Amino acid sequence: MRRGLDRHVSDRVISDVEVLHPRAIRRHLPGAADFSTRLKGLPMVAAQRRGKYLWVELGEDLAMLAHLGMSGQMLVQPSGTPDEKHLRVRIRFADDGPELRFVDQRTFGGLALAEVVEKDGARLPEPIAHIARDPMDPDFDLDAAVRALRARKSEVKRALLDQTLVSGIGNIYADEALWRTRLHGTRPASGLTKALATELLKHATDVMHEALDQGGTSFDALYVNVNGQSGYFDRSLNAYGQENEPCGRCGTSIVREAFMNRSSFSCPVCQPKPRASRVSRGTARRPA
DNA sequence: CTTATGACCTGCAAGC
DNA sequence: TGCTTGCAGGTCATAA
Repeated sequence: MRRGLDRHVSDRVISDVEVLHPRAIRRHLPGAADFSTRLKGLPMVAAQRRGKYLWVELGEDLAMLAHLGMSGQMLVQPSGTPDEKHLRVRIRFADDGPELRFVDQRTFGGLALAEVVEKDGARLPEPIAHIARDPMDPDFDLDAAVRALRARKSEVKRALLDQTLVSGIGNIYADEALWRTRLHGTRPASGLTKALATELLKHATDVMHEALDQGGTSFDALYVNVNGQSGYFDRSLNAYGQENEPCGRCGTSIVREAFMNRSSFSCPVCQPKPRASRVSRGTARRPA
């Protein structure tokens, strides 16, 4: 999506901004009128990304920050195209070319104007200065990420999903990386060896690269690029969403477990639960 | 400081 | 058919 934005909106001057749903700019505290007024007349310079956040540089240390949440889309549409049902923000350009539309069914995503600040040698919108580099970042420090992960006193899947340790990993890629590493998500992060934690992050990186090569992971029409096309990575999933499907390694049925009000998918044989196995080995007794 | 929990939304599929 | 329930890819404020 960043690439698509860069290609379609860079060097174009904003002429008009329409906020059709206030919740879409809730993170922009000065409100919709301020958001629209300040954007007007500014050039979109380049599209940037860190983790799941996307932003467009507007020059002068200002950026339009975006997060797609769970259902957000950025679409480039010829003006006159009928409004999408969940169109939240429309940005028109002075060249009268295609407009940029933020469409978001569930409104978990949103846009905001933000100051660009310097943080650890990177230029970032201030509201996301706490977000860690993602594995695609040229300056990503694998050893530092491994240290951060292993310093966590929580289950490893929680740690993987913590965007302040490593960014870009969500529920799908976490489950896939854990499957590849043969780890159950409830293993304590601090209990992983350095080698295992490194392997886990390498698998996460591989998964993301493979997904990107295929245009992203899409289950339905909600997940599309700026041209409205969806990716095909969902056809390559080994764990996520594969409940009752055979594990690609051992054939055992993949199981689904509740996790933080959502789901985790894993192979019960390849990815044994830590406590259960320890308890049964150490303390299980059979009557004589 | 770290870690865990619920809230924020809409739409869809499954079950009754 | 129509209602209810559960679930969905994420983040953040708040509480412990």
